[in-house]
Amino acid sequence: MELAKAFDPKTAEGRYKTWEENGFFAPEINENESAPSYSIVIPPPNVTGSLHMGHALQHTLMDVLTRWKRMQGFRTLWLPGTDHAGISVQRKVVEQLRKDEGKSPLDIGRDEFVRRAWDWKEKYGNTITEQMRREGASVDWSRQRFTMDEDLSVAVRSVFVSLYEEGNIYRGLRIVNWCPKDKTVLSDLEVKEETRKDGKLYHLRYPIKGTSATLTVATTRPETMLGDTAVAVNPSDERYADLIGKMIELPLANREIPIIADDYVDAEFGTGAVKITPAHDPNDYLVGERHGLEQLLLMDEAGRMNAAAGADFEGLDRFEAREKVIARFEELGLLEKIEDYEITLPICERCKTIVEPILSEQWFVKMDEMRDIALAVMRGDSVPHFFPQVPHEKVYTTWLEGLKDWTISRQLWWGHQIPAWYDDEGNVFVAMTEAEAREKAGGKELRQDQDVLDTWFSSGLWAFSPFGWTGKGGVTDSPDLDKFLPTDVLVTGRDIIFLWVSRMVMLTKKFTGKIPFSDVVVTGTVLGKDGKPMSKSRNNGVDPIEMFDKFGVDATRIYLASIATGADIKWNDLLIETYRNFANKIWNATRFCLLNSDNASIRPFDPAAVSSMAAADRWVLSRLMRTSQAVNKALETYQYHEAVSLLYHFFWDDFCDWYIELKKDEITSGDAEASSFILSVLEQALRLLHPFMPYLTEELWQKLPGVGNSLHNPAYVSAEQTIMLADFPKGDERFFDSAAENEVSAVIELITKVRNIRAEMNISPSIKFVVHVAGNSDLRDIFAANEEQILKLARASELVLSDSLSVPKASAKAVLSGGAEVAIPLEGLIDFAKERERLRNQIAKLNTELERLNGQLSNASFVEKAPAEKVEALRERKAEIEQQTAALTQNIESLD
RNA sequence: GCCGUCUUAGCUCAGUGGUAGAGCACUCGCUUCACACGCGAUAGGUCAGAAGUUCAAAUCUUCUAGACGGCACCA
Repeated sequence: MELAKAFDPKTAEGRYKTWEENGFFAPEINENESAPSYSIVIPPPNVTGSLHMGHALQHTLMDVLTRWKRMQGFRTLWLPGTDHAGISVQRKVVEQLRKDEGKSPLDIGRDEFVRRAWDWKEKYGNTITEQMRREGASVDWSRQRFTMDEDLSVAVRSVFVSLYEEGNIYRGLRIVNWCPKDKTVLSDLEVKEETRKDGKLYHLRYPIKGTSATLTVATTRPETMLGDTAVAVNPSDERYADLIGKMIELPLANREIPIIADDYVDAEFGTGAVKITPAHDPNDYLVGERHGLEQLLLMDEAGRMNAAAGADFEGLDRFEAREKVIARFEELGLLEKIEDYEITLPICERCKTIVEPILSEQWFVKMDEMRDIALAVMRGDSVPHFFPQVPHEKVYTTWLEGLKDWTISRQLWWGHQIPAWYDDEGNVFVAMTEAEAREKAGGKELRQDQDVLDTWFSSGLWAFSPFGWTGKGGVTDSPDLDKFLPTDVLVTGRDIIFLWVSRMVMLTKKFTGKIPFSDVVVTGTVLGKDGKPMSKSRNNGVDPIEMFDKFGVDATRIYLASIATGADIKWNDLLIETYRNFANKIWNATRFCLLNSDNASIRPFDPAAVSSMAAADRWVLSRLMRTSQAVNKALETYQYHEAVSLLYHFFWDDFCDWYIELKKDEITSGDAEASSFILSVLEQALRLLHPFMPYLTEELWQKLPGVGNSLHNPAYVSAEQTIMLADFPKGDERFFDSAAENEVSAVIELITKVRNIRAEMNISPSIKFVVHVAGNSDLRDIFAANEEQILKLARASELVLSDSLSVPKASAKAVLSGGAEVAIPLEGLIDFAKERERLRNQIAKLNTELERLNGQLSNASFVEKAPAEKVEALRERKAEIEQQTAALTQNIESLD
C-alpha cells in the first residue's frame, strides 16, 4: 500500500461521520453489560454560543478521557447538551424582533415571544454541537439534552417545589443587583467590578432645620439624594453629637429627614456624615431596617427616575439626574466641592452596564443547609477532588463559608417560569402545575409568577437531570441514573467553580443522596498572543475552527492537551505547528513501514518468540511497553501533558530516529518478519495515541494489514473495526528488557560519538572512514552484533574491534561509557589543533563535573548521612570520569 | 485590606530534595531512496532577589520585588 506523501487532516476528519453513524459513542456499543461504567457530563455550553478555545481545551480533555476509558473496556458515556442561556437568548430575540419588525416583546406578548425564542433555538442553537463534531468529540448524541427539555424542566420544578416546601426557597424584599439594560436582577456572581480613576466624590450641604447651618455629606451618587430618608453620624462623633435627633430640610425633594446615630458610620471617612438611601444601597438598607426608615424607590426598571424623584426629575436617566442634581445644588449654593476619587463600580458581567443596587422583591435560595451539605462533602470525602489540587480546595471552602443567599428569579420570559401562583390577595401557592396550585388555593383563580429562574438553577441539576430524574414529577431512579451517577470527573474552567461546581455538589447530594462527581479537572485560561484573556473587545481571540483548518484538528487537540493541567497558556501558533509536524511525522513513519509489506501482518507479541529477537527489536518493544504504562499512569492523575510528552518522544525519538533507522535495510528489502514486527509495534503505538489524535490514528490504523479481531477488546466483538474500540495498551511488563535497553544505549552512544567527530572535524557525509573501538568483551560483542547498523548510521566503511586502541597518530578519538574508546584514523583529513581543542573541551566538561563530585564526596556529613546507594553512585561516576579524563589526556599527548 | 498563583535557555513552557529539560528560534553541516512539516551535530540558564532549614534546595520555610487571579470594602 502506498500512502500520500503528506498527512491531509481534512480527509481523515471525514471519519467522524462513520463513527457517529455506527453508534460507537454510545455506551451500549460495549456489549459486556457487567463492564464498569465511566461517565462525564459536558459543562453545557450556552446555546447561543459558538466554539471558543476554552471549549476546545475542555472538550479535548474530556474526549481524551472518554476515548481512553472506552478503549479500556468501560461502558463509557460522555453526555452532551446545551443550556438555555436565559439573558443571552432573550437579548438575541429582542434584537431580532426590533430589527425585523420594529416591535418590542410587549407588542407580541409573552407566549409569542417564547415561541420565537424556541424558533431561534432550533435555527441557531446547533452551531456549537456541529462544531463539536468537527472536534472529534465522542459524545453520545442520542442522549443529548437541553436544560429546557420537558423532563429537565419537570426536574427544575420538582427541586423548586421541594426547596420551597422545606423553607429553603423564599420570596423577599432585598437590595439586589439590577441591570437596567437587561431589566433583570442578577446574582452576586454575575456582577463584576471595574475600577475607574475618573470617579468623583461630591460634597453636598444639607440645611439643618431651624438653623442657618448646614451638614455636609459626601457621596459618589448624588442623584440618590432624592431618595434619602435620613442622615447618619457615628454616635461617638463629638462634632455631631448635638445634631442627633434634629431634622434636615432635604433640598430639591422638599422633605424633612432625621439625623440619626449609627455605628455603621466611619467618622474618619469623608465628612463623617452619611446620607442614607435605604432603597438603593445595601448598607443603607440595613441602617434603614435598624431605624425604621422609609424606603423610597427612585428608579424604574430601565434606570430612569420615577415619580418618587419628583416632577423635575421624573423620566431622566440616572446619570442625567446626577448632572441635574449637581447643577441645582450649585445654584442653591449647597455644593461644597467635587473631589477626584477612584471608584469601583459594579458591572453586569454580560452587557457591562453599571449595575443598580435596588430594593426589590425576589426569590432566593437560602444557603445555610446548602453550604453545610457542600462543606460536609468536602470535609468528609474531600469531594470534589480538584486537579490540580493546590489552590482550589481552600478557595472553594473559604468561599462556601462566606456564602450568601442566592437570588434565583430573573425578569425574563425565556427560561423556566417560576412555579408559584398568586391569588388576588397576593397569597402564594407553589406547586408542580397550575392545577395543583389551584387545588391548594381552594379552586381560586390564580396568576403565575411572571419571572423565570436563573439559568444556573437548572444547570445545577445537570449531574442528574439529564439521566432522567424528575423528582416529584415521577422519576427518582432510572437505569441511566443508576449506571452513570456519580459521574467520574468534571472538566471545567476555574471561573465557574463557585457559580456551577459548588451548586452541582449541593443540589445533587441533596436530591439524589449521591455526589455528582469525585474529581474536578480545573482548566486554565487560554490567553491571546498578548497574554491577556481572549475577548472580542481586545480582538485577541483565536478561533479554533481556523486552527482546525490551518493545522488540523488532531494537531490542535494534542497541543491543547500538552498544556500543564490547570495552567494558563499563551496562545502560540509555533507550538501547534510542532504537533502538525508530529502528525506528519507519524504519517510518514507509517508510510515507510508499509513499504514492501505485502506479506506482513499485525500480530500479538509472544514473549517466547520475542526473547530470541535482536536487541533493537526487544529494545523498541520494551520502550513501547514502558511508555504505555507511563501514559496510563499519567492519565490516571490527569497529567495530560506528561502523556503527550511521553508519546511525542516515543514516536519521534525512539521509533523514528532510532528504531526505523536501525531496521531500514531489512524493511526496504521486503523482510516480512521485520515488517510484521515493526507494524505490530506501530499498531500498538497508534492505539496509545488515539485519544489525543483520533483522526490521524484511525486513518493510519485502517491501512495496516491484518488488524483483526484477535487484537480487539472483547467487549466490542460485533462492532465495526475501528481503532476507537481497540484495546488500550496497558504496557505488558513481560516485555520490559533492561539488557536490550543497555545494549541499544551503547550502540546509540557509539554512533553519536562518531557523528560528533565527523561534524566537528568538518568531514563530508560522503566520506566513509574506518571506526576503531576498544572495549571489554561484552561491549565488543554488542558492537559486533550491531555492526551493519553501526556502519550504516555512522557512515563508516569498517568497524575494527579490539581490547586496546592501535591507530595512527593522525586519528580523532572519543571516550565511551564502560571504559571504551573510539578512534577514527583521518590521515590527511585531521586538523591537529582542532582535535586538541575538541579533546580539551571534553576534558573541561568532565572536570566541571569532577569538581562537583569531589566537593560532595569530600564532605564528611554527606558521606555519612546521604543514602549509601547515592554515595556509591557518585563514587562510580567519579571513577568513570577519571578514567575518561586520563584517556583523553593521553589522546592529546599522542597527537604530539 | 484578605487569600492565592506565577516569576526556569532569545520565545512559549515542563520539571515538588540528589549531576537543570522540551518545542520553536539561533549556529554549523546535509537533495542519506518515509518525512525539508525533514536528517545530523553544536551552542545557549548563578532556575526573579535575599535569608533560613538540610549532608544536599529550581524544588521546603520566611521576607522583598514584579505580574496575575479570587474575595471583601468602597459615604
